[in-house]
Amino acid sequence: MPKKELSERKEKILTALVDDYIKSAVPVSSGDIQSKYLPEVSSATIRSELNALEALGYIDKPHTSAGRVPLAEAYKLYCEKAFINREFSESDLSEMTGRFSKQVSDIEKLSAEAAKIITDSTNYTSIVVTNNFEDVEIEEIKLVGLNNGIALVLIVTSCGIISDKSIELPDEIMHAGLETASELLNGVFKGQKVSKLDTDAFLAKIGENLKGYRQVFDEIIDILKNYSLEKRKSVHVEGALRVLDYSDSPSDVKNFLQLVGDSESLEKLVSTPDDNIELSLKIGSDENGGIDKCAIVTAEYKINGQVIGQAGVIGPERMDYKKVLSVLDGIKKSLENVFDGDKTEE
Amino acid sequence: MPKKELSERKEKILTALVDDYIKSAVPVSSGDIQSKYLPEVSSATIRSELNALEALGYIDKPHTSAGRVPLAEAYKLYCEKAFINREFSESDLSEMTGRFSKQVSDIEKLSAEAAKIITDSTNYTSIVVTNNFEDVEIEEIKLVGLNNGIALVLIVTSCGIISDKSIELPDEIMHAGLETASELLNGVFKGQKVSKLDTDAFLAKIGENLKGYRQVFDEIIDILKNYSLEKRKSVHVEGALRVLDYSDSPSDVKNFLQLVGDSESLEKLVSTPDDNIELSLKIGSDENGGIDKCAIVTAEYKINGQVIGQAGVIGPERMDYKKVLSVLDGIKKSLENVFDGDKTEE
DNA sequence: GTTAGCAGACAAAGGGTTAGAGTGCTAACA
DNA sequence: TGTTAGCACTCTAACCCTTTGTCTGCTAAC
Repeated sequence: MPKKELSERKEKILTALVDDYIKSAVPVSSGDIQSKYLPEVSSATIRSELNALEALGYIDKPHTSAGRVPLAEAYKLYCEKAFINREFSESDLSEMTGRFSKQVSDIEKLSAEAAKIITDSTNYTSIVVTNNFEDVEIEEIKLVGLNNGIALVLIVTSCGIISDKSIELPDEIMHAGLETASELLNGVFKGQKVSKLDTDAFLAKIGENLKGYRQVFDEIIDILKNYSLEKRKSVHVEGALRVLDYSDSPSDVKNFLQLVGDSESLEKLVSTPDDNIELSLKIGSDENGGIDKCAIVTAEYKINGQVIGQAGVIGPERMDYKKVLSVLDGIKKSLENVFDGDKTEE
Repeated sequence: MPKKELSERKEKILTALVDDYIKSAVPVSSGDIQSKYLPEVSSATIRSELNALEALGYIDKPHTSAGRVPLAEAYKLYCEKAFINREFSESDLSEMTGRFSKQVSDIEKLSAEAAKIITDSTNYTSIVVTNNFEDVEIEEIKLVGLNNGIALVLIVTSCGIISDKSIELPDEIMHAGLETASELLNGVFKGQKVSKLDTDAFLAKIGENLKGYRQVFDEIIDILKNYSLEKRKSVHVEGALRVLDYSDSPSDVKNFLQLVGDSESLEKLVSTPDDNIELSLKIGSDENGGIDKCAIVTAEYKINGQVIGQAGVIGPERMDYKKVLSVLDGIKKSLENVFDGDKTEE
């Protein structure tokens, strides 16, 4: 919408307007701006500037004789400026890092804790999406016989143990013994990446003489595929009920809570940034989801250049962006600290 | 509050009043009752009866010139009568039973499904608490060696497999071999009830010569104790957001959702019936929890005389009790069908 | 380009009236 | 003694009207 750079005064007026609106939730008048932020010019001048800003699509007024309210475009500009001029207190940072370092081990716990910290600090609902590393490697496969020809399948991976699936054993394997079968399975699967299972190559490895194992292989491949599917993304939401602090409309609350309860939509929402910058801001709803009258601020987290996840805040359009930006930035720094700390320990 | 039996007419008037209020949500006047339910007497007569009912604590009026609204006592009486006169359609019952029988195996899934059915049928939030059987029996214990002297502990019980705990192996067991250790463990634990682990007796069984196993025994007993602890109760909630269909106050919604998100309070709420009857009704909040302006209807489910759980509905005070009672009753019958079916199969 | 001044628009709040729905009371009646 | 009709009284909700204050846009002057 905005075609060219705004004049310095327009920008100043716009920032003042957004600041004031975030604080007061009331349409901001030219007089307000003049008295609080720009006493050196008259309100009439500010009025004409506001007129221009309205024509540019930054602001709007609810009715003829009301003050102005910011539109999405205004919030975006406001955020960009706030992000550039962001400040961060060292003490906040060290407190965050402290909360993290207690549980450095587990990436799931780490993101749950990140979500808690974000919500505690901002008082908005937070969302943390983690891309779990896709190169899970199979370290060992074991079949453990239970009664009735059922065997528990144990798969030890670089990311943990899969131990909740069992299969029925075909006669052929029952006779040959589970030890043998386990060894054979290990021969095929050991060292493989879960994300790159080459079924055909496996079948070739089994060879003609072991066709009876086909069924077991298929079942194990199924287990692995499901595992990599469900492990790929995890979504943590914290403070969903914060919506009740700022929204009065039951239907809005319902929409919000439904969205926030649906990991899939959330993940889509958070991991499709509208820009390739460090920080993404989405206001209102569009084709990728979103929700009316709400804004979503998302930051992307990388370790060694690899994107490991996104963390974001979902709150009212008129949210305390400065706070939110500073917290998300702090989380980013903390995570880097934690992981650097981790590295040096090894 | 009510000291003696109500006259037949009073009871009829009270029932009419509750019926009407549930439908309309508007205070009910003497004229309404006369025209819709009791045309054979005048409104003045009804007025004097209402006066009496008010004195007895069954009803109240919001202000001098308003109709009457039911109080908790009125709802209770209404429910008792509705429960005695309940009807249930065979087709509904067979539909419910149908939904259950697909997943008869797992009690967890069963209660999750029960919660879904209740919410689907009533449009209120449902809560299902399951007392898992306490006499879980150990069928087999296996140690499966992983790398680094770690072993996965597999415990096959009558209720499923515990397979998510691992322990560090002491040298003694490493040398003796896992087969031997597993056999020994089975000798001690096989057939034992998880709820009645007699630690001393086990230690005696191990005997002096196997003192090195002590550590492993302790760890396994820990695992079993935790298991029986976390398995004892499970709480399923479905349709929490239904509260938004009938409540407009953000703070009420918040309280409701917070309660409903807290399994422990819920479980307490649902499993402390105020009466020893089949059905319990709790209106408003009291020392056992509860929530203002809400009612909780709970039914207790037994199999072979043993209480296996409670299912309930939590909704607005003026909820469709007839529907709710019939659904809870239907669930009870369905569960009996399912379990009887299960029995005859064995 | 900026400003002061002014007319016009509008929302929000307050007051007063009216209409309607209820009740309680009383007196008459069976 | 229980029931009923009639009536006075109460209270809410809706409506209209006015007032107040806040903003804007426009215009003319600087």
